[in-house]
Amino acid sequence: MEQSSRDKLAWSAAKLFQQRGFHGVGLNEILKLSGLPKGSLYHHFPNGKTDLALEAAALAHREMTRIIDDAFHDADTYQNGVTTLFYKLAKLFELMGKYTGCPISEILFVGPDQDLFREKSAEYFEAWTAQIAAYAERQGQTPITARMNAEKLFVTLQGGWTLARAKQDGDAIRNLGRLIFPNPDETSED
Amino acid sequence: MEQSSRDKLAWSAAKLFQQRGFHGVGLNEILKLSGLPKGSLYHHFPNGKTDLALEAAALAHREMTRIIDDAFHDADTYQNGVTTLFYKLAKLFELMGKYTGCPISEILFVGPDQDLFREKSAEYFEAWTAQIAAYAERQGQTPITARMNAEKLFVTLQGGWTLARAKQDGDAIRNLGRLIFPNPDETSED
DNA sequence: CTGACCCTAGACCAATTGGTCTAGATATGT
DNA sequence: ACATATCTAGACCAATTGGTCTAGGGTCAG
Repeated sequence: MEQSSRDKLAWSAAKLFQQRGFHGVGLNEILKLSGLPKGSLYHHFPNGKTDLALEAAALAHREMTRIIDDAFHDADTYQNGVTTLFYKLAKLFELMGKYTGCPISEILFVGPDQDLFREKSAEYFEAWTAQIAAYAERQGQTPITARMNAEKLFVTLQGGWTLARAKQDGDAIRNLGRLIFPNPDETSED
Repeated sequence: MEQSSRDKLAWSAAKLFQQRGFHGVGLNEILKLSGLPKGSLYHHFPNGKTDLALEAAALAHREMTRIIDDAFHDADTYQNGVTTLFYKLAKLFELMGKYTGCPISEILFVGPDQDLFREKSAEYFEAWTAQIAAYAERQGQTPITARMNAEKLFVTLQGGWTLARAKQDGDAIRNLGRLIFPNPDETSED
């Protein structure tokens, strides 16, 4: 399967941005990883680094959407889908070398055009949450409960990924199930 | 109250790093905000930007520790402490202009010395979790439950802050209580 | 007043940054 | 075969980066 120059650039950028953030990666490094010259970059992305970052984020968003679908499509219960999602993402985290952050925040929170970038991040996050909520509803939850569970899952995932990064341990993501579906005999007291 | 040059530098650095990450801020900008010349920076922080980042992170860590203490010290129940903590942090988030991220991850995940920096972040995160767990135990929870609840709180907070940043809305943090202590009549089903 | 020390001040530097531009290779349509 | 459009290639540029270095101001003790 042939990957176009444009894809190579976006993919390389996404990978590096996830490791060290938008400002932590220079164009030369992206170029080196992709094996393409600067001319190609500015041909495919006339607005340079900014365009590239937006495309890299869009790419990561599509990938995440796909993973969520994969996890929930065949799940027979909501809890089952969530657990599968945790395992898939833990694996992805490990595969990427354990140094990567959430692609969206790494790229979009610190970018040059704060407002445009930040709005995009909100849009992507909302899309994920809505997608998860839809699956929760399909399992018989009321819209309100579904939405709440989806938000809970999103927040947990985001925090869990950060923790995994700090600890360099994908299990931090796998174990999130324990937190989100507490074992009855170790529930929270006050 | 007089603030030393060293403090001014660390504080300025912390503020800016939290907004745009380690690589997103140049020394000149930090210098401008602090009102000090480059000579002072390299006098107080011989290793330059790296030292400065470590000090800024340590500063943020101490601040967070203090906030946690404030929230839980007078709380009569664990749930109460958690809610107070959410409100305090939501307010802090709003006060800082809604563009800031978790100080620790913004500074330490993308820094130059990946391993040293990342270990520090794990250390700080662990300290917060242990601190919260201690308060949970003080409210009568078993060590295991306390630890689990502390981890749950940490993860939720980290994810919630990210969400708040994307949405530019401190309420995302205040509402975390709804997720962590679900209302009995809207609990998760499957 | 003098010398020592701590700190401020900013000129200066090599390296890198994101970005531009032109020349040419490659492919496509006729 | 030729003309046209697409894309590659990389030299080049101004601006900025983190970092170094020297000169001097401020404040002590003697």
